[in-house]
Amino acid sequence: MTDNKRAILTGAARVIARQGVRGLRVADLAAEAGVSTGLVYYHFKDRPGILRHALAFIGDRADRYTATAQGPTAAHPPDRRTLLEQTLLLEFQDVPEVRENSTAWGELRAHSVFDPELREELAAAGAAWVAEVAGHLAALCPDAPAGAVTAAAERLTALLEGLSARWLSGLLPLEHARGLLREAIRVEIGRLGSLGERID
Amino acid sequence: MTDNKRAILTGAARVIARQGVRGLRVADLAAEAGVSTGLVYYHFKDRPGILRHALAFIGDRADRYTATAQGPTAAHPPDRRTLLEQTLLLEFQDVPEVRENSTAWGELRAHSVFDPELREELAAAGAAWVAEVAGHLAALCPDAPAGAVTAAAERLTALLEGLSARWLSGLLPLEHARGLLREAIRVEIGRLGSLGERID
DNA sequence: GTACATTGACTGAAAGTTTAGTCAGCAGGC
DNA sequence: GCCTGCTGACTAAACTTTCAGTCAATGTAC
Repeated sequence: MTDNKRAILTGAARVIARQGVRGLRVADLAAEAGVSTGLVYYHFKDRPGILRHALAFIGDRADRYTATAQGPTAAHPPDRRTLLEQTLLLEFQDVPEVRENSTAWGELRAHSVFDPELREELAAAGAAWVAEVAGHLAALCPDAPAGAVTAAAERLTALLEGLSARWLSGLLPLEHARGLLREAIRVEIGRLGSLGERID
Repeated sequence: MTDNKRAILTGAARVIARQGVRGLRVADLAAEAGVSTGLVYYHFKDRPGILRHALAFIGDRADRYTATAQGPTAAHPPDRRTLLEQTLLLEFQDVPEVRENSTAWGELRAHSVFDPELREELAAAGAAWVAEVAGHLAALCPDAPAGAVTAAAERLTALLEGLSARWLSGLLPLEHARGLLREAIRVEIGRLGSLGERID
């Protein structure tokens, strides 16, 4: 991949984060990437092609920065609870790259209501994420029934999306969003724990 | 308000639900409402004006159909818990008008990330809604601290928005979404109850 | 009760603007 | 000489916005 092609993709993420999927103008994108409009078409054929590739690119990037949670940075092995919190809270960082990625991803999610083409990619990513969270929860509450664990994971991820939308549109301060989510994790773990006890 | 003005607003809700905010073409809207494009500008000045009024209209409509929960239909007074559940679950109905309203509202919410003009109205509606839910919760758990009640209300409404987005894009079946939300209500009430006890 | 003036809702075509997509051609490595 | 990467002016279509003017209703002076 040439430097310019990569520049177009990172530019696409930036423009989508700034103006939304439908607000993405090919001329803006070219300007953002510092190339001509012609080059955009040379590499990506047409507008839907740009969007498709941008999606994959943004998804990859999100995987990469959430993966750093388990990275070799931790000197002593982090406990499961911290791992779970990080997996979820990493979405709430006021770092330009993360915020940009979150915004673009949220926009794609919202856009998928009107564009069936996007749903497949989105559904797969969403399911994988629920499974990851459910994995952490199951490890923390080994006695809780599997159904309840999955439901808790679905609630936590859906809550995260709802909070993220409010944060990104400035309706909810970042720290408040993080606090609400942390509390929700505590509440859900508490509930799973009590379910486990009852089953004993 | 003239019939045609109202027709334009209901048409706007329908077109936004079908094509999204950015997919709304003034010509489409005029056709949907059965009027000329000129009339749209006569009543609403410009495209942003259409969106602003449509948002208010859709918000009002949502208030109206969630308000029926407390209506005179109930022979014996419904308990607070049922009232709370209905307030939240009424958003999840597969009735065309409700679905259309939810879709359009969700779209405007998502769009507000990129359009500061829409945020004020949205913030007010969101705050009122959190307050309503908090009111029900406070009545159910009179001993819980006010801060915890508000936080629970914020979580429940944010969760609802997250679940709603998934439902509307076909990623989550309606009944599943309802079940998850009902459970979340139970969990949050349980937590508020235990907080009340500790304070005694 | 009828001629005249005024107003608000409304139309449709035309003007103006924005946007996706094309194309002829340049530069440089092989 | 030819392939790949690249340019930017250009076109056609899509879209928003304006505007001159129609029409029905309402008032009002005689």
